[in-house]
Amino acid sequence: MPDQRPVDRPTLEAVAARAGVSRATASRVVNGGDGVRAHLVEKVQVAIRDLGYVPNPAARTLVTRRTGAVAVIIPEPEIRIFSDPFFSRQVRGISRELTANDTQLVLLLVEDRGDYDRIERYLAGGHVDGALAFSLHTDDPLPAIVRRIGMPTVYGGRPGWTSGPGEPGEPDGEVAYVDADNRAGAREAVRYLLTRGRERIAHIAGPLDQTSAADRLSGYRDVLPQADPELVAEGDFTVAGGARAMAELLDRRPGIDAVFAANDLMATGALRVLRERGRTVPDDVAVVGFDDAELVAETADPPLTTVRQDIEGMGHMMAGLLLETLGSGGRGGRPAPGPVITSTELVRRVSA
Amino acid sequence: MPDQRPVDRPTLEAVAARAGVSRATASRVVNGGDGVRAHLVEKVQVAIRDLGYVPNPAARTLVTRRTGAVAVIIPEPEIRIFSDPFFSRQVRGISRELTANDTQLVLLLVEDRGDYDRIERYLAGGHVDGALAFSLHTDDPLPAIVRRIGMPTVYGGRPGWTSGPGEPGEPDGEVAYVDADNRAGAREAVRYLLTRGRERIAHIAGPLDQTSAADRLSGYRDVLPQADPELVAEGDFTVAGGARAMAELLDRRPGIDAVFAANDLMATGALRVLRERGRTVPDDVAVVGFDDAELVAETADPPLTTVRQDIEGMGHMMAGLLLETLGSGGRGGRPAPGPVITSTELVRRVSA
DNA sequence: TTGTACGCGTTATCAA
DNA sequence: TTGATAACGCGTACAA
Repeated sequence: MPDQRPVDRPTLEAVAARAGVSRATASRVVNGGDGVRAHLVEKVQVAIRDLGYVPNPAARTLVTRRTGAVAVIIPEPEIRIFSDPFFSRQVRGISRELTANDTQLVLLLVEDRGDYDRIERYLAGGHVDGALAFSLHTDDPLPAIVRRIGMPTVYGGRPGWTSGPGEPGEPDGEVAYVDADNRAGAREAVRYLLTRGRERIAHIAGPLDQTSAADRLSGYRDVLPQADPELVAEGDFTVAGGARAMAELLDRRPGIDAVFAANDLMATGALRVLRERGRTVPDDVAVVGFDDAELVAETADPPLTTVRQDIEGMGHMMAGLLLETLGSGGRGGRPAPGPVITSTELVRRVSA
Repeated sequence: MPDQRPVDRPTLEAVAARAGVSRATASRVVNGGDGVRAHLVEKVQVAIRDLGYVPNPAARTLVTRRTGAVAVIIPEPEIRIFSDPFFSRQVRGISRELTANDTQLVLLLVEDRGDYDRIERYLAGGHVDGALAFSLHTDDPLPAIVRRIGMPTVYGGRPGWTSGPGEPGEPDGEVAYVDADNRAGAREAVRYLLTRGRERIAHIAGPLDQTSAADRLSGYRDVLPQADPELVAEGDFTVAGGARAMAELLDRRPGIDAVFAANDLMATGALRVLRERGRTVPDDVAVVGFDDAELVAETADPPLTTVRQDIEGMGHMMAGLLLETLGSGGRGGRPAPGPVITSTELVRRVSA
């Protein structure tokens, strides 16, 4: 039985033959056509169209040592708890930027720590030129991996081992990450509540082993350094966690007249508990969230006043940063650009 | 200046040399080690570990003509409107199955129709072995593309050009897709409302150019063939659309005592309008949704009775189906397995 | 400006 | 069972 291959694709060789040039010239045309006479460029291009030629990426990668692909690493547990819209939107921003630069997005979801072996093999295998990684906890094994194999990486959200901007400690000049200015955003939220005449302002924090949660708490404390510690409860970024924290706070300090929640989901949980306990919002208690999450902040009852961060924009910048690093010549290229901090914006709705 | 390459990775050649065998033998060991004497296998494996050898995927792809990667194609507009959790969860299911089979997931987000040129070039370029595609509208250009270039593809959701199961028309034996049994799920929802004594049951449909919406409407009509046409309003799968549709329905037929919405988001919108108009749920009007969407159905007020579909499972099956097709020998392999329809389940909560 | 020829790292064929 | 060796498709010194 003859080898029944599926419609053998035309090679560069075939293009060259049809155009009556050498393969080298054909290759030059495919890659921009610099230094090739115009009429030859023309000829080759015609041949390419006629044959429907598309370069073989494997062959190209083999010689250039570049894959034109980037890994996006997302820890599974997060995508569930943190709730999806956040990642979806950030990935959207990443995708746009990568597409614009003809780079592919390889999605790596990490289920549990055992998966990191697989991730390491994959990254070490040279399938991708760089990586984008998300929301690392302090003890995440990924940073060690990418450092060991020298994979250019940009983080989404400040990694736990770095010191926050404005915090004392070693500066994080060398690690590339993109994050919203969580601390300043939190300050703005709390200050806003003060200007509205609120006097007993509580905070529902996120899980404090995530820097976003820690930084928002820091912002709260920046404005209210003397605040009663009992006015802070730790949640887990979920609706249920927010409800639990709100209940705790009301039990401890019934006189609360405002709550700043570290994200919109928890704010929603707080709203429910407040309603159940007969408090009106915003009259009795004002509520401010964080994120301006799609389908959550606007449709909450009442609609949430919240701190918006430009999630898509952050994704965009992450990809941009990585491509920049890669562009300058791969692995050992220039040192990664430092962190990028994007600003936040208070969105006033009804809840505060 | 000498070529300052970044820590040249060990090649198979190096492994062979270190183990004192030929490259061919080393290769055999890397790929399972069949037909190699045990003590040589051992030697090679040691060499692999010592050197930290990882196969070069580009070189491998070049000769095997297999990439070990699969494209997941998601239309951008959908991911926004249909709301994220749906895709996130399905992608999670896909990812699990692919990972288990050592296959990579390349994410292709489609912004607008102009992007299909890029998609076609990408698929034709041989970057991936197969594709998974979502929620096609009737006029989507993707099917023509994948057919033209012979890319094995499995669809998520029944494609528009096929006839639904149970519908008359050409059977869709040849096209591979995975879908929930939308029609049967809708029937169950409506029948349930009947058993609860409801007599004027309205339906808020999704955009009818999507088969999921059309099939759910069909299910509604299966049970209520004589229903007043004014009891059906078309929404767009968003909260706002559901609210609009609910308002319309109440204007047209104030006596409605139940609503079956084609998804949970629209059901949420309906709940809001019902509350605004002084109707209690479920006493005055019972409401049933569809999807059992995370963070939506359970946290709705009141919690939604809804039709659950196993979204992750569907993703899992999509990937499984595709891998099966690929496994049997690539492009021209065996004809794609027919559609897979997963069952749904009514989840009773408070709203009906 | 164009062409020749070599190398990228693997797998697969064929002898031994 | 093992080992040479020929592809795989492309980029790029180097020579012309």
